[in-house]
Amino acid sequence: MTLEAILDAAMALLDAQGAAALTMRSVAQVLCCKPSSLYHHVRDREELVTLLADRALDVASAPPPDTLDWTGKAAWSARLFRAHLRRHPGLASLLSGTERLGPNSLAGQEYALELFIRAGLSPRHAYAAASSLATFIVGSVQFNQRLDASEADERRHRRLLFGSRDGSALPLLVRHADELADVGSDDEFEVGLNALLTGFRALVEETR
Amino acid sequence: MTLEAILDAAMALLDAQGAAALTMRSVAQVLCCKPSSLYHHVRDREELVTLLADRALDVASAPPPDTLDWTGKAAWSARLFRAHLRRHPGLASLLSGTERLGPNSLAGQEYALELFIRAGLSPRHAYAAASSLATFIVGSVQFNQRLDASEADERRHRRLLFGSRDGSALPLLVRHADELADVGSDDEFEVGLNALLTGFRALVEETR
DNA sequence: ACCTGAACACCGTTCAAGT
DNA sequence: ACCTGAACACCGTTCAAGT
Repeated sequence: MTLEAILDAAMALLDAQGAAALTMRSVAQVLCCKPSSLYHHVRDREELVTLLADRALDVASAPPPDTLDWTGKAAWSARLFRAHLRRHPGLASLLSGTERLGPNSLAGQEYALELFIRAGLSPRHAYAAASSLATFIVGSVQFNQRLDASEADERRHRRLLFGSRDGSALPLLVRHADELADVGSDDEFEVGLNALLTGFRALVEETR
Repeated sequence: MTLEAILDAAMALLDAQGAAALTMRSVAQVLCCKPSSLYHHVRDREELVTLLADRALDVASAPPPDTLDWTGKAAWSARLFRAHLRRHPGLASLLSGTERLGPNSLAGQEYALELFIRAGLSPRHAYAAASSLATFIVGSVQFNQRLDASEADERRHRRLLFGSRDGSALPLLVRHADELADVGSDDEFEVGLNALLTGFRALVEETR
């Protein structure tokens, strides 16, 4: 019984049953041991989650193609990260609660720092830009997890909800109900990502 | 015993003891009743949280000064929203799990839609822009909640952590450790907010 | 209609006891 | 050193019983 094995079991549980099923007792059951055994390898449930969260970020191994400029590379990596988070539902909610100072998180920060500093941002601005980009990526996945689960149902639901509101209190939501119900999390993500990168580009030019 | 009273008690608990203390049993205790009584007014704990989350968003009552242009107004409202979330720790984490389709959420969406459509965005783009802005605000508060709790300690902690890493693996983080440890959540928020709004401005010009 | 008591099936965590 | 059994103090939720 190693820490590795515990994290493997926890990750399997997270992928198969979601974040709520990730309990000390269920992890122990997967490993055919007692919950109390886990406390010899891990201080807390919180420590387990922190370790798992960082380990699950092992995705940086795919650098963007060198033909892209720096905003292209940032967009490429951001989309890759988002796809990874969506492939492991529940991971995003784990990340938002932890400290994110493990080796994989730090490697990701270093990578973003290099990209943004090379592009012309000051270290402080580069760090703030990288942080806000990460916040946006994780946040957008976490906030839309439910909506994405059953997309067709969700669209119909929102169309109905928007359309049925009081047209005098919410004129725009009601008038454009059909159109707005179709705006999915992909659209939201692309608009936000694009806006952020456009803003970073402007910040670089301002800095010069 | 009304639904109002239940939500009041829950809000008091949330402000006083944080999101983890918001249990059916503790709410009942505040109200001097038994936990089972709550289920006559609320289907679930989840329903209680959803209702509470929307009710806690009752903040839109302060419209930005009319002297500002549309990005100025958006920034003003975004900062107001963020300040509100930081005044009620635990609220951000409540928001990220719920559906956010209650009356106050919808009113906020309508307000943002009007601002962005007036500025020249299509309804779809306006909706996506508003959503990503909301995602960024809530996300940045939630992600930095721990860090902000003890700012001085946190700075020292991060400086030490950044500085003590392997300089060959993380050259930039190590080299700029002192400077980067000082970048707080305010800086991160302002950089991200500014970038988003710059991006939205560019999207408007592109649309024309 | 609303509240209660009591129970059920869960949690995380601790700690003395075993090996 | 590591695992276990048993316990403690919690959860959310249900439901027959009271009023």
